[in-house]
Amino acid sequence: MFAHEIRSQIQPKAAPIMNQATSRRRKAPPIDLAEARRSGHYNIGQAAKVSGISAKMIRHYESIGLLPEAPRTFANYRVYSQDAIHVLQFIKRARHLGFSLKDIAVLLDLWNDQTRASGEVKALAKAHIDEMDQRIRELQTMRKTLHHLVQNCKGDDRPDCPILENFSSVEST
Amino acid sequence: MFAHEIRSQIQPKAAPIMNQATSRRRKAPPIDLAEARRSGHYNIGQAAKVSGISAKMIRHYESIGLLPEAPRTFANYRVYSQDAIHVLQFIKRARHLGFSLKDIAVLLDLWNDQTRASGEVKALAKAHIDEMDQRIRELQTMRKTLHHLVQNCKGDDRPDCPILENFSSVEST
DNA sequence: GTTCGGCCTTGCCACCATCGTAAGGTCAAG
DNA sequence: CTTGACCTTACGATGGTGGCAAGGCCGAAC
Repeated sequence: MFAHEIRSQIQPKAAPIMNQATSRRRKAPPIDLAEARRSGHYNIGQAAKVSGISAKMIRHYESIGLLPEAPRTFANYRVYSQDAIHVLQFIKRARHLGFSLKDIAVLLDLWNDQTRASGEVKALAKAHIDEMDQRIRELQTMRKTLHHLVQNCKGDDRPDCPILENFSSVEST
Repeated sequence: MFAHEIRSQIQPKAAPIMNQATSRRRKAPPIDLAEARRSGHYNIGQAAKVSGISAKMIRHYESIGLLPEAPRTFANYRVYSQDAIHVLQFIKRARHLGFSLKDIAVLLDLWNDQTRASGEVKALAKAHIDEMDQRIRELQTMRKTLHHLVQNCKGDDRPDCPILENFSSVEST
């Protein structure tokens, strides 16, 4: 019933592009909704609220194999255990730091791997920082250039505009 | 039977979302390729080379109405005049500064409008700078947080990892 | 027991900008 | 006439999210 208990058995079932991280698990039999609630489980809407990930995206993450397939009630509703919520929150926080879903798939694998080397995680994080640095630099370069142009533009009612001039010929850079 | 034969009559054919900026222009009759070359015109591959925009994207820009429909040879090849090349270069430079295609559509309109007020251009550019600043700030915030976590992670062979711990619970932030 | 509002399900489309690929037509040189 | 480079259109994928539609399920009020 709990995600990671079941998660352990099977094979790749038609491997999604993602390394399907945590997602190997046998299809659990349907569950009674009321009972599930009693035992502290959530349906997708509640899971969305407490995790901060929209129901839409939770389904999407499942469909791409980032999340294991959630167990279902008899009425086919998805059911989320506390552990599953925990995973959602993990994803939320990693996304908040800008990690891609692909990176997060790896991070989830590492998270679940008790024998992981923290060096692996650190390397991934560092690489991500480098990417962000790169992006920041690009943006700053653009910003700087554009700011320069803006400062030379009077911004009045007349048509003369160094910004457009710059776009239309290299010379006035 | 040929798409472009049919294409020729119609009107603004289901106005693209873009304000189709510079793209109001009547469909010119087909042209002879050799002659076009003699008069300093380019086909799409050459236009791509001199503008730095791939042929693929030139076609795409045309399809979304950012560019006017290029005149064609009898064999249906697109033909680009020096002016058209100029426009492509304009787009290239604006993209280089991070303007969206939507913004560029507006900029092209302004560029072509001899009565424009430079204030309009300036405002657009400023707004873009603000967006970039916003994005830079976001990235820097993420970067900072992650960098902090990375520094606290030993990165050795052991599993203990403040980064993953942070993702799995709020407390260790 | 029916009805109603709210939630769930799936599935498809849109966004943005770009790249890839496939199947076919055209050009110019050998 | 063939070859190879170029052109044409058309479709799909990428990443991450939002929107909408049509239909099923739940629980509570009536």
